[in-house]
Amino acid sequence: MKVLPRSFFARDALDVAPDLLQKIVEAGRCEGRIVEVEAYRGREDPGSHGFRGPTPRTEVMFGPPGHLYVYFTYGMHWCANVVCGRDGECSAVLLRAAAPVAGLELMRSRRPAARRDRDLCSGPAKLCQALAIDGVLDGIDVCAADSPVRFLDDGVAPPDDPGCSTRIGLSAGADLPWRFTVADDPNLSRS
DNA sequence: ACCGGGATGTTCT
DNA sequence: GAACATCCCGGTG
Repeated sequence: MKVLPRSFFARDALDVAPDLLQKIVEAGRCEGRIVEVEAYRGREDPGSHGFRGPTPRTEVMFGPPGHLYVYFTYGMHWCANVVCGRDGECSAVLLRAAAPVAGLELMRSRRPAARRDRDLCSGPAKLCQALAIDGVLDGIDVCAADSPVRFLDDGVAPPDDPGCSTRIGLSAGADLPWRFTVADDPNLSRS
């Protein structure tokens, strides 16, 4: 189990996203295996929060890679991205779903609405709720050894042929096929 | 199974 | 004032 280095994230989000599949995300004393992500590329991507340039909310996305961009949406949900690319660019990968791996009792207590374990992390806001990720963690460096959110490689390779489809929940940029999945995994946000 | 609507508040126009 | 990278619940079939 080694922490993914900054060089892993210092690439185009479209390259990082599929490589992140099957990696472990660790936070809130729980672990999940990433099975669904989406790539966002700021200035050329109408679906990105950074499309119209930096704002107080999105400034982290324009900073150096390996930091967490956490945003609040629909009045009640948190969603988490990892910033990719180079400092000054705007690219990130949204964590959309994971397979629960460790700390399942804690996840269940944080997600009382989940009827089955496959519902614990099967969506970007569910994942954050299960792993206790919220705005307090916005901007943290996930490459630091003592980071409260870490990405780990335990030797499981990403899929040779990941699922690829359009991103979910967007109006602008909805046509771009920048969603990547572990095909047919039961923990996906949808098929 | 599928679908429709409500919750709830920050952000940007 | 509208939009929002969502989720949950209660309806119907």
